[in-house]
Formats: sequence, C-alpha cells, structure tokens
Amino acid sequence: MNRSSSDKAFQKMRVAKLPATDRSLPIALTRAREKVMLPIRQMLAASGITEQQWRILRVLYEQGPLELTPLAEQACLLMPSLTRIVQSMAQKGLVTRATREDDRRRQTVDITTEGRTIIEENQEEAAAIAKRFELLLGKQQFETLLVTLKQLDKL
Amino acid sequence: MNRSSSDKAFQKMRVAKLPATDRSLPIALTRAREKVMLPIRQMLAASGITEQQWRILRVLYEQGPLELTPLAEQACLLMPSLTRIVQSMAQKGLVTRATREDDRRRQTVDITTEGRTIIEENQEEAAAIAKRFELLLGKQQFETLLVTLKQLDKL
DNA sequence: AGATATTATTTAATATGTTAAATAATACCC
DNA sequence: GGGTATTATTTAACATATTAAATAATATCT
Repeated sequence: MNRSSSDKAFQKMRVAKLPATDRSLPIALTRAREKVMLPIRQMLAASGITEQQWRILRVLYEQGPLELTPLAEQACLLMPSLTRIVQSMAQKGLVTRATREDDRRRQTVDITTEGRTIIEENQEEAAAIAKRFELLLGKQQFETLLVTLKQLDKL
Repeated sequence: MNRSSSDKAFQKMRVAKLPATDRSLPIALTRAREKVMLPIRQMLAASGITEQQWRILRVLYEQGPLELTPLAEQACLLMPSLTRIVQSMAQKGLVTRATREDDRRRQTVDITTEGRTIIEENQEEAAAIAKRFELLLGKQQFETLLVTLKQLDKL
C-alpha cells in the first residue's frame, strides 16, 4: 500500500473533505492567539509573571475574592493548572488563600497589595496593546470579532 | 495601603484603562479556541494522538515532505515542541525523518502509511466538525472570522 | 445516625509551551 | 584556508495543558 504523492487519481478519490490547513478554524485561532499574546508576554516578562498569572490577577482585581472554580472559569484555566499556579502565586505573595469556614472544601482566593501593584504597573501598556489591535482591525471589525468569538464560546 | 473594594473614589481615579476581562481579545481567543478544539480532541483520543500531532500529520499529508522549520511554521508549533513531538511520532511510526545529504543541519520529515491511515480514519468526522462550526456561524460570519484571524496573524 | 452520593480541590502522569543556551554544520570573509 | 558569523536543530529548565484518579468535606437518603 505504497501511495506516492503523484498518484493523482487516488488523491482525488477521497479528498475534498477537510478544509486546507490554511482555512482551518482551530489553526487560525491558534495563530491569531499567538500574535495577540506576543506583546503581552513580552510586557509581563519584566514583571516576572506569565500570561496565566496575569489573567488571574486581572480577574481578582476586577471582581474581588473568588473561589477556585469560578476563578478557573473566568481566567480560562483548568482546575489542575489553577491549583498549581495559585500555589506558586501565594508563595510569591501575589494572592492569598483561605479555606471557607462554612464549607471547608472551598478555598477563597484574593489578590494582595503586591498583586495589585503588578496590575497597576502594567495597566497602561496593556491598555495600549489592546487599543493597538482595535485600531488595527478598525472598531467595526474588532467588535464583530469579539461578538463572533463569544458566540463560539457559548456552545 | 489597604484598599477596600468599596473605595470607589480611588477606583475611579485610575481605572477605565484596561478592557474588562469579558472584552479581552486574548481571553476571547483562548475561550473560542478551547471550544473549537474540544470535539476534535475527543475525536483524536480514539486514535491515540494529540491535536498537535494531528496538525503535523495534516500538514505533511497535504504538502508532502517538509523540513522542520517550515513544518513548525505550518503546524503552528515552536521548534522545541516540534523536536520532541516528531521524535515521539517517529517512534510510533507515524512519520520518518531523514538528514538532508546536501546540508546535514537539515532534517526532512515525511508522513508514513500508518500516519496517512490516521488521517483517513478521521477525515470525515473532522470535516463534519468543521462544517458544523461553519453552519453555526453562517457562511458569511464564518468567512469574516477567518479573514479577520488571518489579518491578526499577518502582523 | 450511617451508608452512599455529590462537590471542590488536589495529585499523578504524560504532553506541550516558552525562553535561553548549547550543538553542529555550513557560509562568509580577509 | 582558518577564524568567525550564520543557520538549523536540539537540550535544558521551568510553566502550563490535559485526562484520569484520589482526597476530603458536605449533602442526601433511608
């Protein structure tokens, strides 16, 4: 069953199903995400945190103390990842954890002053980066993109 | 410097810069990517390969033998990841590697018959999944999304 | 109350992501 | 031609992703 790439007849027989990788939604999403993340990662490197840690800080900064499960949902992380990341962030003093007394299965996580400082140090540049993408696509297309992505998320 | 969340005045003073995490492009991209990947990952689990390995197989199936650098570009992987993944795929007999004799720095990777079999086994279902998202968004919005994502990639 | 089910989180194991440094082969330059 | 820069790939070290199983506390049911 040696199938040379010059065997056109065979190729034709059962192709035309998958979209070319160029037009693959997963790949397109992966590439776009990569490009958007790049400047953010560079910015955060100076503060010694990762993009995941940045998301956690942002969510807590914005919404206040949260339990792990909703925090995972908001920060777009799986629980096993969150467990470890929060552990290391607590070590570094960026967040605190507390077992809820009314249900000792639950942990409440909060941002510390040190964590807030990191947000505030990077806030303007992060906003500038976000703005740059908005300008680049145009307000209209940028809005459409956010709406479409949210639509995909709601499946 | 204890800053309670009820300190509205302070909040107002220096907020209004970062978009709410709801409207963050990186987060929206991450979530959408996750939702799109989910059914693909489930499908591939049955064949015992990951989504990255699937991308590598698809690129090679579509384009024939490639060197590592363009393969990384096409499959949307960083070189260190690709190195390891190709090693394990070669072990499993899904791809072969050959050092180019005219430049022994370069490796050429090719898909094997076994690798092709995996593509062919999953081809229809993968196409159906892709079609599902296209129908879900509508042809128009789906096209716009692909165009916008490609635009982001070209930075 | 005691057995069982459910829920929240953690561990474990393996795979990949990310950055920096190391290797190794080729190209370049005087 | 030998020293140096470049290029392609690999290693190393650490962080995260993914799935499955384990823990541990609470809820439920009889």
